[in-house]
Amino acid sequence: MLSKKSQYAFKALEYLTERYKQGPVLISEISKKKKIPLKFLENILLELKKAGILDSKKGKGGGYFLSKDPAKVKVATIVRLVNGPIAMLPCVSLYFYERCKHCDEKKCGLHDMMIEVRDASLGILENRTLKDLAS
Amino acid sequence: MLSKKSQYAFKALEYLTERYKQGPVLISEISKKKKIPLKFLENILLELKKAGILDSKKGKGGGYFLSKDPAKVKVATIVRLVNGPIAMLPCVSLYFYERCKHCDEKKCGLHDMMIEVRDASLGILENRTLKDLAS
DNA sequence: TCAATTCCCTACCAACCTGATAGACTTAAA
DNA sequence: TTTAAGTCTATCAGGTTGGTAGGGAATTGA
Repeated sequence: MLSKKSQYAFKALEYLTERYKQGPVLISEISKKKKIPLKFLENILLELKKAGILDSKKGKGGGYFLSKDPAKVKVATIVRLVNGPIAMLPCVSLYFYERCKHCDEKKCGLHDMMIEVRDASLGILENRTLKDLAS
Repeated sequence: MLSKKSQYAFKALEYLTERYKQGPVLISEISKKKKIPLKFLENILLELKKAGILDSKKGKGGGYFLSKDPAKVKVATIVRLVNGPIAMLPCVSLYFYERCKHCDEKKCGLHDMMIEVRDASLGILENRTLKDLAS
């Protein structure tokens, strides 16, 4: 399941997508409109900024805004960033791969199945963007 | 990601599938062969028993065994039982559904996408059984 | 009937994660 | 130089995860 943090992140990104190229948006505005605890949202937005998804401006008239075209930001990227691995096992994860300790990947039945599940999910998440989310 | 508990559960079930209809298998044997902490495994097997997946016999010559044909036990069932929801959001879960607090399911972009992801995953997990896992 | 064997049950624990808050600091505009 | 913002560090309660301890209950067989 996506963490609450991830759900908040998506809500905030949806809001910012709707306001793409309309100047900085206040954290407090997003917080109110999307009903996300202010200080928690701060952390999330900051993380998204550090990852290059968002950019910000300080001081009066400041706020957050998308740093690139929402049609170019994949949902899969956000999930990985905020929520972690998409795969159900470390040994089938593309971005968070870890070798199985006590099981040979070549003859592990779970392994192959979970690769299928991963690819099925990625087939969707890699082909949807923030723009799809907001429309 | 599947919890370690879930991974242990699948390993144990794989072992029991290989020994289907060959009499009870000791917890300690599964523990050794599959390298699963004994007491932790006890809990897991007990839970699987209570859910009707396994059955057991006490005393000498006792142990655990599958209570039905491994070809009839879906992987999806085990995942839900031991790991929880398969869907990425409560509001798109079939077995663990919860209404979204601050978002209208009808116009929530995430919602529709996550239904697709869920169905893609279920397309696999609902159509594989313990038997597929072991072979 | 008694002892050995095996699962069953309750309780507990440390470590970590999650969701959230507090407060001070920095930058920039007016 | 005041005010409006984002930035940073720290902290916290509560829950989950992975795992352990120890005795109880049922079954077998001698």
